[in-house]
Amino acid sequence: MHKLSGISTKLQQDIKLAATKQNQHKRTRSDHATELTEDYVEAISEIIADAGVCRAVDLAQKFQVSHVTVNRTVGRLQRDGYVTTEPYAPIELTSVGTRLAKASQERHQLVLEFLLALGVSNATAITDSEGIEHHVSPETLRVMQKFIDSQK
Amino acid sequence: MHKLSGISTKLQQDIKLAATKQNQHKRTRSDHATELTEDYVEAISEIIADAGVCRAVDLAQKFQVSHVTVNRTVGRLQRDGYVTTEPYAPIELTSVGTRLAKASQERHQLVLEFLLALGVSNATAITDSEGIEHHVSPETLRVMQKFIDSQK
DNA sequence: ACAAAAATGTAGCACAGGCTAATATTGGCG
DNA sequence: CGCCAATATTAGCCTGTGCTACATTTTTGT
Repeated sequence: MHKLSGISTKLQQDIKLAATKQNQHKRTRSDHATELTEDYVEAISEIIADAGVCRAVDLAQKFQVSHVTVNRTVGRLQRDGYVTTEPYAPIELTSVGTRLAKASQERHQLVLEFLLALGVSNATAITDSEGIEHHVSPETLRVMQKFIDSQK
Repeated sequence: MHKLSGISTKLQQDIKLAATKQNQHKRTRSDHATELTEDYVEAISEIIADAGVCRAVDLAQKFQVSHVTVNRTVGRLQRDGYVTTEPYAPIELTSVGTRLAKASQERHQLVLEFLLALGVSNATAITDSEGIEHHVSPETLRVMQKFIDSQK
């Protein structure tokens, strides 16, 4: 290999193995849809908690996209069973959507707290946790939680 | 707010502010193209280092997509100035592509080492670093580096 | 109550990133 | 040399995620 200076031989074998199995990128790849779904249900849940109801404009503003884009995305969420909507009515979460939102929020907050505990600034921690949250496995989450606890 | 139990008032204000500025999701959103670009140049660089040349089939195998998809993606990379290709010839990186590949590899390795130093298992660290690497800001990278150093 | 403003919906466009099927090129080997 | 296997290209399809422009519906304020 190359450039893997500080890394053990065992790990290099693992990396080779992962590359051979080709199961790492597969996951990274097609999970963009899932990310968007999680972002949306998380946002919907927060907006409902804050404002009572969630309208498409709220999401459009939050994600900085047009309301048309929101509309179609929400349509997909409905198709996939995460939300319910009727024309000109607010968006509501299904029980499935609510569960997903809760899980996402908890994960998001854990990553945020972890970055803060690590010593990252507020602004950066907020930004980075947004991007990172979708890519952290349960195992890593547990390790992060342990780290947070150890810092208290 | 809600559910932000363990978090300071100041931070909650920052979160509100970030939400108001709406500058957090904007970034997360349209960076998928960048992610793919980084994954590709990184892979191309590695394959060239390992095998001497990089062919479309190698990338197809690595990313588990069809060679047709690789072809079109590489076309975009060429359009954007990261690689050069001629029909039926191997793929090569431009100087810009090489620089991006190097930077991505370094970041990737740093995140990987960080996760390992944190106590995550090899397999999980390999997988998670793939997903996380694209979402870590320079500040967080520096903090991660510091953590790695402190563990030695 | 009614006009203006806000919110939604619809039509139609673009591009990225995935695919299969069919075609073409290259390289190697008998 | 000629043919086969590997590789690359092309055509044509799909979905997701973005947009503008325009039409419609609801809400709101006087």
